Amino acid sequence: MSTRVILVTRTNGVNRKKAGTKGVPRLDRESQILNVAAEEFAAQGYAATNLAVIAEKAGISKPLIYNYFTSKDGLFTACLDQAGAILADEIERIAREDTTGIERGMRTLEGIFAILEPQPHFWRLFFDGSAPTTGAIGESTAHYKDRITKLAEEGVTELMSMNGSHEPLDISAMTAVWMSIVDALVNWWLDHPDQTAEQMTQRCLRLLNALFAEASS
Amino acid sequence: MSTRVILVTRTNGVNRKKAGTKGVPRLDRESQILNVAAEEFAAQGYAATNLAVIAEKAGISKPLIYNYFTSKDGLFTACLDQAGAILADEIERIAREDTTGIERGMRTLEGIFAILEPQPHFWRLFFDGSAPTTGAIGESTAHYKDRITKLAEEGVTELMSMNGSHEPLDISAMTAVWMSIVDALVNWWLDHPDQTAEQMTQRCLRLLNALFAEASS
DNA sequence: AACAAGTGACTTTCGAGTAAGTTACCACAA
DNA sequence: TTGTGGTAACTTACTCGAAAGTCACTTGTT
Repeated sequence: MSTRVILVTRTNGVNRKKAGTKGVPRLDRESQILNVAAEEFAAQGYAATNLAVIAEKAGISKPLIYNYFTSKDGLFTACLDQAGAILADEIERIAREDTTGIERGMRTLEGIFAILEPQPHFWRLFFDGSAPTTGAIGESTAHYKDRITKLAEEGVTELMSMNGSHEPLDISAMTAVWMSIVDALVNWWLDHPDQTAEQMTQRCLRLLNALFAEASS
Repeated sequence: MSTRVILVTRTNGVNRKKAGTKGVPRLDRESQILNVAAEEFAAQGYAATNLAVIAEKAGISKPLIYNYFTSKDGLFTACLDQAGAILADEIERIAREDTTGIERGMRTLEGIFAILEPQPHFWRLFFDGSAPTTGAIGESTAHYKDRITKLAEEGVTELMSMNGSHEPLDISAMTAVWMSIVDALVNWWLDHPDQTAEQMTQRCLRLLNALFAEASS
């Protein structure tokens, strides 16, 4: 027994001249879409981002995104995984150097600026309040955030215990403050795109000095 | 010439027992809705917030919200105006006291914790990435953020010039960092609701000391 | 009676996701 | 070298669901 499938053509009289491949290999297209998407997600936030806009900015159509990334969640997760791996790996590498206290903080900042130089918006993906906290996105976000937070906590704990401070709540609050300082500096950088990573590092050094100068007066 | 309008009754056989006033004056209802809305907007972010949920939590129906606030934007704007006025007024009051440098920073923090104690989530409304930056919302957000940022900038400028620092970009970056420290502390507070304003202030003092202790080693 | 406070059930809109195709490219046969 | 078929890349024009927003009405109060 055999089944014949009859496909009904219903072109509706529409001119489909624009269809068909443009000769761009899948992997190239994927990474191109990923770049546009990461920028858009970082700028607008997950909830406020419209896939049709990403498609337009990438110069392709919406279904192609779905072909390659299955869903909005899939696309966002792909962005997270790309950015997260780069960031977490680098910060972990720096943590293995043998600096401590405030010096370690400065070294970390320097390193973060260096890897973020090509795409500073990567950072923001992990601090998007409108992104789901459940499912694949929640898991991916939590994973990379945890890796980074763990290192921050390690540094803060060291710093605090130099001073004989061991209150867990104090350490927790200080870690939050530290992460948020990094966040602020990266966001400031996004508002001042002409600045180089090197200039950012130098700036941080000056700010730190200004703070300590006042403290000892 | 006159026109007769004939209204067709079409109760559809539905039992409408639940309609009709509950005897709550409009202004009371408005502020009740506003409280629920502010909490929800702060927790979920503008884009992810569902008006039907707010209606349910307030124990009323969706159309009533539209009656009183015209639109989602209107409701959010009302939240901003309520929270913004309280916050900006208080921070301006503190700025008129005659503290400077880091001491001024600590006084500001203390004051912010004090006014936020009844509703710490107020703060978050102004740092919602998913809210529109255009229209009434954008204007209101910008207005209050500007008022607060201006004061922060004033404090930072003072602090920096004690050290002979006058670089506008440095001041701009330092202001961003300072605002973000406040943000981090308030968010940490939201995650630790058992803490009192007083405890928050004491904690900040300890963190500051720990930082400076390490610096002078 | 007039009006303020209130609602169920509707319409509209907007964006996520899909069905059903079109077109370019490439390997291989003749 | 030129057809030919298989597949990879790509699109238009939809569906569908959820949340914004509205209509026509009801009911308590004064």
